[in-house]
Amino acid sequence: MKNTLSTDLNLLKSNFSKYVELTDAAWETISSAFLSRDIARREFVLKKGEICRMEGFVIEGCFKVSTTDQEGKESILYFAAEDWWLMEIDSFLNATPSELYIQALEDSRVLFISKSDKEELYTKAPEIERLFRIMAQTAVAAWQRRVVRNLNWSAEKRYSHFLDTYPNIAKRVTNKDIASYLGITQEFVSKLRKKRMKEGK
Amino acid sequence: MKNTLSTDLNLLKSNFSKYVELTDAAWETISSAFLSRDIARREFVLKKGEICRMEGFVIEGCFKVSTTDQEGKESILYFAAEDWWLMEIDSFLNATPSELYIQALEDSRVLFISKSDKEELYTKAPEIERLFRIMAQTAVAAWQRRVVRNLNWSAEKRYSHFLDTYPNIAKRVTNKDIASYLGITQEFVSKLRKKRMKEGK
DNA sequence: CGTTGGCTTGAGAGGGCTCAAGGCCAGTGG
DNA sequence: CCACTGGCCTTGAGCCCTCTCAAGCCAACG
Repeated sequence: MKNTLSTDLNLLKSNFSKYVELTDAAWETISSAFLSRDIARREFVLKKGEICRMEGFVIEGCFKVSTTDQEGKESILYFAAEDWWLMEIDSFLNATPSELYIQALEDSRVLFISKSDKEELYTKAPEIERLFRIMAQTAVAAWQRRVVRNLNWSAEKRYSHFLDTYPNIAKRVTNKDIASYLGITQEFVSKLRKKRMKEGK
Repeated sequence: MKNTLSTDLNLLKSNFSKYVELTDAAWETISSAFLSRDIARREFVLKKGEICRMEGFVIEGCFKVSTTDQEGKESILYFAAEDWWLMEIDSFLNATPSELYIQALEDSRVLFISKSDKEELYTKAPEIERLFRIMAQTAVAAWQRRVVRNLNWSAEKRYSHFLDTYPNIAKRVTNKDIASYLGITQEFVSKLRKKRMKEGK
């Protein structure tokens, strides 16, 4: 919780620059629409059933984006640490009740933009529309790859892939949450972990 | 293979209208960039490793969009019948080799747009950027729901959900392809089907 | 009419689950 | 500051869902 707003915005700017190049004018317009907010560990940014009216970009900390079924079993869609986006796209886009929970796993800081401000940005600067179009298309490709992994990879392979791909996340979240992300039980994660140890980490 | 180009375009127009309202001028610009093409059963529109330079909208027929792992095991990402889009978003967006195959399961007709024409549309009409932004965001939400189903639903539940949700597709494709879509074996689909019969359809 | 591919069925195996118990640590209230 | 509580992690036993392998049947096709 030590950085200034301007350093926070730099992180956001460099995230955008992965997708499009923004003019200074466009960046001014965009950046002024974001507000910084601190979120305490365990606090919910969004709960199932609520209408999502904000999108957030994580500056510091870590979140989980999850849902639950009728029996209360949790599935984690993704973890969002620094440089990730927090959004419930469906609820935000269509103003329908959210299917998802968004909860802080650590004390965190997030740059938020409201739905109305974002709509305004779309009309003010066509680059924004382009930016979010490309971000969404990139996300679709990523979700497709996730589906393929879940379709034909074993739990062990998914677990290894997770550790290899997100070592930085794996260190910070509980095994139980990793299990919910992978679609397996906490107990089985524990056994997979033990097996990895034996095989020389 | 009996409709005229203009009826084909009407189907495309009404697909777009699910996402945004287009002015007549924008629609003129867009529609003129699409070309109709017939595809024979079993023909590949795209193969793994190729660069994807076209996006297609299915007017008639049915396709599967799939990938294979090292051992040659196939995973089907989705089926695309009438009123669906055919795209390898990652390869199209970034001009990288495709991870996916796109193959016709029936004799089909598709409206194609080339990458360069689409890029041109983005600059010509801002509504197009908006249209594809919303389409992509809607797709992200749909892929997320798919992931949740694969994370904590049993094969039986996924199979029933598929039959209930896409009865029109289920009738037209092989059990083997349904299995690849659901991430289970062909043999097990056969057993699930038998079980459903016994339980009174 | 032989071949190929899809569908079915069965036997056996295994990956991953459920349930239950115990240890450990962090947070909380007295 | 300590006892208590609840949540997380581990481990084991037993089980079930789903897979693999193998065989046989049938329709489509060259």
